[in-house]
Amino acid sequence: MREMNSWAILARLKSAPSMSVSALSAATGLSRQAVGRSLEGLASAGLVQFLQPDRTAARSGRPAQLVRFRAEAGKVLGVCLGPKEIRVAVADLLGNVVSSEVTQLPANAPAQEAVASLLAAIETVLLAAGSEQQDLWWATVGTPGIVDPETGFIKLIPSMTGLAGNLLARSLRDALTCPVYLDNDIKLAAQGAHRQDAQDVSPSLVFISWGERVGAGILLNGELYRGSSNDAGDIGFLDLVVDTRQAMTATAQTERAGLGRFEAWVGTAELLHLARISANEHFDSKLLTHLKTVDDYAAFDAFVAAVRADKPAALAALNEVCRRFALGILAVRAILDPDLIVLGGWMAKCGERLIDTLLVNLSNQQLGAPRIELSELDDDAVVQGAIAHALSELNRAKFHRPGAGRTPV
Amino acid sequence: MREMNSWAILARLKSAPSMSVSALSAATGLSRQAVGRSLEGLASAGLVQFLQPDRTAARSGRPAQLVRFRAEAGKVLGVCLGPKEIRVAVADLLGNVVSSEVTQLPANAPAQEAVASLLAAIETVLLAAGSEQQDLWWATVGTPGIVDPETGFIKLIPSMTGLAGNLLARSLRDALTCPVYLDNDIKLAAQGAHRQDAQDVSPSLVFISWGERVGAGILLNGELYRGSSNDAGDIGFLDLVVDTRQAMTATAQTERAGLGRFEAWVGTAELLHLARISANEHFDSKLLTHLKTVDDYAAFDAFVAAVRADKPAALAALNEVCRRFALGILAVRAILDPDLIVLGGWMAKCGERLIDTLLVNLSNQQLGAPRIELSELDDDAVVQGAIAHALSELNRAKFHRPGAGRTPV
DNA sequence: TCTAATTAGTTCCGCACCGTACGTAATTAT
DNA sequence: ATAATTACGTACGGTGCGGAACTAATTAGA
Repeated sequence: MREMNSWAILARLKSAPSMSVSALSAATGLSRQAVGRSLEGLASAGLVQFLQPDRTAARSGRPAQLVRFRAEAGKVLGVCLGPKEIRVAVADLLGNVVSSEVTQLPANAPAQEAVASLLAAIETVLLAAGSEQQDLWWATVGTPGIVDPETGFIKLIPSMTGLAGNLLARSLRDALTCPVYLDNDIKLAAQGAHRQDAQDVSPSLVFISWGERVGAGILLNGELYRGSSNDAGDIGFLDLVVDTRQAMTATAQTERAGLGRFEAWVGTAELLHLARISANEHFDSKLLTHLKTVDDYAAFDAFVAAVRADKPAALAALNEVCRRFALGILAVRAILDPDLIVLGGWMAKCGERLIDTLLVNLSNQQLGAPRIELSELDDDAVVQGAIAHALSELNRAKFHRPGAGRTPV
Repeated sequence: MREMNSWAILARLKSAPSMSVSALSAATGLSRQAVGRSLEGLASAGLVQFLQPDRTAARSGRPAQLVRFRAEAGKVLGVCLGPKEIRVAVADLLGNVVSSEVTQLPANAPAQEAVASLLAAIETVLLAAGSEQQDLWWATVGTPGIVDPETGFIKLIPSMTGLAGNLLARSLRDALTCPVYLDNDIKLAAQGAHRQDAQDVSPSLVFISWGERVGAGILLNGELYRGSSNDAGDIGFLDLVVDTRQAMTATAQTERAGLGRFEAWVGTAELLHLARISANEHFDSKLLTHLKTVDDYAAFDAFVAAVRADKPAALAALNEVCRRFALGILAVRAILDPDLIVLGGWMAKCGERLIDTLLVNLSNQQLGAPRIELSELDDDAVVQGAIAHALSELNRAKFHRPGAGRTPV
């Protein structure tokens, strides 16, 4: 009961650098004394701090005693562990990143090495943040693949097969004293996108990662929605009946990479394929050369550059892939009708042009087009999401006693 | 605070015909005294009733005083207002239907007449239930079309154009003293399906009505999900890239009826169309004659009969339409990953064969097929859903003080 | 038949907490 | 200086929970 009030007070306090007790009382609807009592408890727990009255306010009457949320009272760790790089960040209780690091991983690094790098990176970041390990209150790790969030067991992780199983969770739990939580990277990125968006304004949000693969994270009422087999948002496996000409391309891709049908049809691999054809047709030999680089990353960067330079060959390929992708967005729109769709992943590098092209291809649909935005977090989407998740879990753990579902009061 | 406890006690009490105070105390985790105090209040509000101890229990010790939820303390009204008929039911606070009625409507009856019939039906049903109008605590009405549930304003209702606007809500609110709530029929049916399914076992459920049109109601965590523009589940407007041959049929239908692309492609109109072709190809002239009836209802019934009689012509058409519909189900599966999909609408009359055929057509997909069941409620799905909705709204209204979002305790 | 055991209900009290009322402290305005 | 203003602090009554001890109603067994 006190807990609930404390929670409400903290929630209010977090959104301002400091507030007076009276202001809190007015904002929460509680009496001043109740607020005072709760604050006492919070202060002794180190979560809030009383400040000297602010003389500069220049209002008549006794100056208010200000109280501040001590964001520095604890730290959370956000991690994104991908096949190419490891991103680690330490944030305070308001989600402000205190220190962060990006570590490159050699191609096809063995799992043991990746884990070792991660642990080293965590140590470095903690040091840079001036924090000890026991200052960490929560750690959330995002990684591509299918993760059981209850246990941290990685069921399937094609891009880093060695990490399948318990290795990562066990290593982290051995190394850290705080709770360690593992989840799918896209699901976490969705929570990061929510945070980025003007707080609480979008009760339903779908984050779609559009790269070689396509996946979505779904947030409803600000809560991650997982689905019955922790599989919701797996739109890479949509099956849109493709017409015969396109079917061949797509089928070939599917066989090659084990992708879902939709992602094989709209993913960056298919896009590059289309772009090469288009470059050929447009006699854009310079672009074609770039696109034929062995390194897919480089080829894609060349494509993005061409789009930004308004090269017709690139724009044609972009339009075709957007025409297809629009059907996926439409499916999300028809089924979920979200307030906002946020696009992330490699394709987001194409910039606003991507949104525009998508909207054009959605405009002839019977349903109204949804709001679509680009992810602003870019590569940090997952780390930010991990931090957002960690904070919300902390909240739940500290104040919600999740066990019974019902509060005995 | 007492309210929360009372709510928990009632929730427990509803799931058993009667319970002892001690058993309730154990079940809720509250102390016996707290339970007793809450029960006192509930009893004086007429919501529970103390019973004579049950001697037959034959356990040693003092016999427990039993307490029972007084389901008869209030009534709710569930209504389904369709273009062909009006279904009305009065149920007690446990959702048991006390009396119900079905009134046929003449084809193209004017709105005024439909409303008058409805009011008359309500009077009849109340009389049959032995209830007065003031015994009604809540009325929920389902109707096809787009309804603003906040106000009860009907924005669009193609099958009964005269009902667009405030007429229905106003008439009912004039006639009844209890809160009157209007909503889309399919959204309500979804809530009915949830109730039918072993209580609380499916936190996420999608009810798909498959008839001439196709629409879905989405229940997540037992709550109806509406989407940002009250439009979630509008899967009739899915756009699956159809191959050229099929595209022609589908496009023709779309133009003709203003349907969404998906429903034009899988709806009963298209099904009958396919069935006629198939009957022709199979030289099934008897079926063909039946299918050519002017009355779509009769034609469809003939089709269902043919399916149940294993006629190859009918099965071929069914299979084709299931092949297409499976892609829609797949989209729902990929995006929402629901625990259960319940099929209702005309197509449900095809029986288990429908499910089987769908599952066959889903089996070659990369994602695991979801659980699919037929709606058992049949024509009563909407009325049952309306009752379910009314009860849950009552719960919320009595115990949850929805206003502030935050409880000041 | 009478007593012990068993299970429930009841009463009383302490505790935690909230909110109202009123008194005190620290400013600014005149 | 004094009034006005604003905020803090303390005291008190009320609500409501849970624990402890007591009373009530029944069965098992001597």
